[in-house]
Amino acid sequence: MVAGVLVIEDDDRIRLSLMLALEDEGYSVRGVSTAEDGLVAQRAEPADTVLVDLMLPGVDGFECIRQLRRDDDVPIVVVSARDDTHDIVAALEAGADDYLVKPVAVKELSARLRALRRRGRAVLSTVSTLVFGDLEIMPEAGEVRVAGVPVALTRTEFRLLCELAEHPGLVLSRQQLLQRVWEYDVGDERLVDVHVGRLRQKIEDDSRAPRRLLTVRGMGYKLHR
Amino acid sequence: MVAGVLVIEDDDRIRLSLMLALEDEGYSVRGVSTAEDGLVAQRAEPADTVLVDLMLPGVDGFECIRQLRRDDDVPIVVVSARDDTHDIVAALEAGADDYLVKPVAVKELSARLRALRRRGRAVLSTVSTLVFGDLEIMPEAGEVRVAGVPVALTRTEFRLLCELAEHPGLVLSRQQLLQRVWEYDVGDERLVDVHVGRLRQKIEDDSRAPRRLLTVRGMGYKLHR
DNA sequence: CGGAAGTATGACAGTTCGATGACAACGCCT
DNA sequence: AGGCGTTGTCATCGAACTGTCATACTTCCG
Repeated sequence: MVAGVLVIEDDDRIRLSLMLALEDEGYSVRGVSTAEDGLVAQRAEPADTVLVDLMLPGVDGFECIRQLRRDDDVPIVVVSARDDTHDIVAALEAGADDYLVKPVAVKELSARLRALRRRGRAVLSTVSTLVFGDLEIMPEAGEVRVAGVPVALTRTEFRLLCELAEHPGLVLSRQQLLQRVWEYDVGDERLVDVHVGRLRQKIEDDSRAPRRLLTVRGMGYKLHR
Repeated sequence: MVAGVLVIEDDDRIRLSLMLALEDEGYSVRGVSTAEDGLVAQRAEPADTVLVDLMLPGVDGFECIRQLRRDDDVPIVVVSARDDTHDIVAALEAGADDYLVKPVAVKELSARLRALRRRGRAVLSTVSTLVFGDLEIMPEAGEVRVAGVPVALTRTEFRLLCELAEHPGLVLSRQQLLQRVWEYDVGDERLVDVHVGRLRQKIEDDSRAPRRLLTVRGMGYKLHR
């Protein structure tokens, strides 16, 4: 299948020239002029990549990005006239993967699209939230929720949980955890047990019968998907 | 789980200011001034993300990117003074994930790093599976399933099964198994029998009529494909 | 058929391993 | 200084695992 790109841009001239240029590069392209149409189009027939302008009539680009992101893990590239750090940061935080300032060099745009595509479409966990059943981990926000309810973790507990969450389903040995969470080269492995115990009391319904943070005897611990 | 960044930049002033800025943003940072050092550092202790300048003494940035990419799937961000489409395209084609033109806004850099990490995360969770009919073995996950149902194995049983599974259909002698699973040079070969028996009770439907873990009289055991 | 060699298995005691509560040390804030 | 939350160490308990052995079973072959 040919790579499909959706262009969301209200200026007809720019939209058409972008579309033509991308077609020349071998992409299959669709274009719409409003965020609303873009969302509908993407939902109806998902493109591999979405190009979106920030200044759109009605629903603006930022909101458009958030909505796209909610549905899908599709790579989103912002193409905007505004060369302002605030806008760039805001767009990336909203969920965009790249940001280009107009006028764009088509060759560069194409190369960036390829780079994004190479990174691959993620399968799960679209947002920067790691989800394990009703356990949500927001590494950037430093927040953890169980069944929607925020849970207060200490720094060590949080880092331990993140480390486990970054390798869902994988067993991590006590040594590995010591190295990554504590940056110890050596150390008493029992230390890990203690913190796992404390973490369990906070994130498990019944710490006697853990359902998420599992012990693999003789090997280590893992976080169940 | 502190995000680790490796900065490869020959200009001391720029490198240090980048490092300081990133540290302020909460990253754990290392810096080197040549591509060679960068490659060594990354191989020794992989960072989560690599920042690299294009104009480096000796091995240049493009080559550095290619070499990093050969080893690893780490996100690579180019930070360069050159604002030239050819360079941008070449860097991305070489394997970079993003390209920023100096001087960079730290907030933007930080946001782009987060965007990259967010996208990269899904790649981490690959768990390999060895499949023998309805027997699934996930070595890194420390998990074994029979007909989709997880089965609890002890460490010895698990290692024994993995050893057999790594040589599908091959007969392994008791001596070989003792050496590889128990790291005994000598030992009572009957020990293997006992553990094979225990393993069978867990993974065979009828341990009297094994269908997967077969005895080869006079030779040893093998796992049937 | 009968014996020998090879294999399976149940029971048992010693050992290892993990969970946990208690506690002291530390840093942080007021 | 005093209070508070956090952290690392330790001792202990109980459960799980391991290796050994004795015994029972199978297979092979004369």
